[in-house]
Amino acid sequence: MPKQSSDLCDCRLIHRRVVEEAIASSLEPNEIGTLAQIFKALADETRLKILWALENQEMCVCDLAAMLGLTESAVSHQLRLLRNLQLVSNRRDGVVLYYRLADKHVSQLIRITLKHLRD
Amino acid sequence: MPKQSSDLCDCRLIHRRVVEEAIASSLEPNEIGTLAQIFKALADETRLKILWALENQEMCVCDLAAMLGLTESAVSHQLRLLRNLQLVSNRRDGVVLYYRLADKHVSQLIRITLKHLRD
DNA sequence: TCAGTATATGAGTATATGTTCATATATTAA
DNA sequence: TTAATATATGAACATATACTCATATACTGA
Repeated sequence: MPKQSSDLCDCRLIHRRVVEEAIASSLEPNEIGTLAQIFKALADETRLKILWALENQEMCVCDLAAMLGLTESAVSHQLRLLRNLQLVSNRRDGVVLYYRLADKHVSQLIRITLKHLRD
Repeated sequence: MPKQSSDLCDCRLIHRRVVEEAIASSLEPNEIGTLAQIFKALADETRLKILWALENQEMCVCDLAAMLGLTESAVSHQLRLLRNLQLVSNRRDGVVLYYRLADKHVSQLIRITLKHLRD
């Protein structure tokens, strides 16, 4: 009978609760989910390209679509996702909506990760 | 007929190629994919908990499984993913494999994102 | 009001992914 | 060698998600 879901582990050197408390002390339970959501937003090539483009200048939906070679619908869906997580914001000028990065954290995250993979 | 996949856009203020070149100058084409892969590794609650736990101390597979309330198989699958991206590494002590963070970038990424969402 | 442009969104579909289950491998102790 | 423990891995399944299509909304100008 394979042991795959043990509650106790003979090899254990540290106590499970010690780690659980260490995590709990530095991280709220609901923050884990929010963290995952933000990283998930960055975990897609289309959205990364959008964010990296917006770091240079604000852009409208159809510009982004043309740049990415995607439909405006597809881009709009992704922008909604980024908007909901407050990673981008927009301003209206007539019929056109210009999108920009919401703050500097996003490009900071991308830069650090870039540094990591270039090492 | 709805215009959803235009190649040119009347509202465009900046040239598509300007942005393409700006992105290309700072980012290799294949780096986008690698970036997405790394963020994808962080885009899951289970993996985030593993990484956050390993920041405190090295842990073996069955400890991680017990802590997370998952099978050792599930944890092992996730550890392989993290290993392939060189986000974690391990050392063997007898039958036990102890995992640790590969470098400091990972916890740095989590900390910055945490700061972002706490603002 | 009405046509035209830009963007948003719901539904559907194909693909990706996290977990489980069964089984394989690796190390140790008898 | 054999049994036991710790970990790894392939296949299957259920769910998530990126895109497309059709349609809706918002703003502008005639």
